[in-house]
Amino acid sequence: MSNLGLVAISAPTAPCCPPVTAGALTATDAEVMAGMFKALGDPVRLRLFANVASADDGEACVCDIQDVGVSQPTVSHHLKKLREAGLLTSERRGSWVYYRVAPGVLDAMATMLSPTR
Amino acid sequence: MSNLGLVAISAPTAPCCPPVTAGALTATDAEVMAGMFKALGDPVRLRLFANVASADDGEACVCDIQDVGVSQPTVSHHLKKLREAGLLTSERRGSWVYYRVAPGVLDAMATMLSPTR
DNA sequence: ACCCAGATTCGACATGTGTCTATCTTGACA
DNA sequence: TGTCAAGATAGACACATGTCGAATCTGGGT
Repeated sequence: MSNLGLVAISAPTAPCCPPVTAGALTATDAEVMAGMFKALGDPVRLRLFANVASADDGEACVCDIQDVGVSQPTVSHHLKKLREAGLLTSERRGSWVYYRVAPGVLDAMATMLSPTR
Repeated sequence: MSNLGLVAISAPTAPCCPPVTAGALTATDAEVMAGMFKALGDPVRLRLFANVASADDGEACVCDIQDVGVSQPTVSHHLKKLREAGLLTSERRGSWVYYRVAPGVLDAMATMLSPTR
């Protein structure tokens, strides 16, 4: 009801996601945003995500992060969920697959939770 | 493995939650943190939460925020989930029940998503 | 005392989700 | 070409979750 004009310019990576403090959410915005929170709403996925997010070079091989207490297929399943939610990206190099946090994601989610400023 | 001593002093509101960029999470930390994300991981709940978080006086009556596309008992159910997750508090005044964002919650969650800096 | 409106709880039900074992795919290397 | 290891996929299954209608609870008026 208020913002017109300079909207599309600012957010290059994440196409969404106003702060929750900014006002009511549209159904579609809520869907997208909730999808991201939901992806981090499982302990195993959150640990995997943290393992990637805190990796030395910003990326981590699956083999280095899969020690989270579940079987290898389950790890793969959760990593897929995180990919589908747009939180992680993956790249195969040789025998290994490397995951990294999708660009802009941490900022986007932090923005959703930022006070109205 | 590293922090000893001055733990209990610092965090008065949220008893948890290091940044995901800070390193691997313990199973219990992951459980607590994921619980909060999970609570926001449903579109209806996220809309309710946003309605409360953006309310004028920091609080909102259920009757003012329940226009999120589901039945009234379902609204109540989701508000309960948000309460149980520690994200909202509620107080009855007369006929109405008012909800507000639990103190420190937005900061705590934003911290979890903050870059290591 | 009665009733009414706001809000929660209850019971039921369909759908979604996390987990596993087994199998398949992909690339490296002998 | 054959084999091995890293990961992904498939199928199955128990359990959690979102939703509703009906019943219940809680205060305020009349």
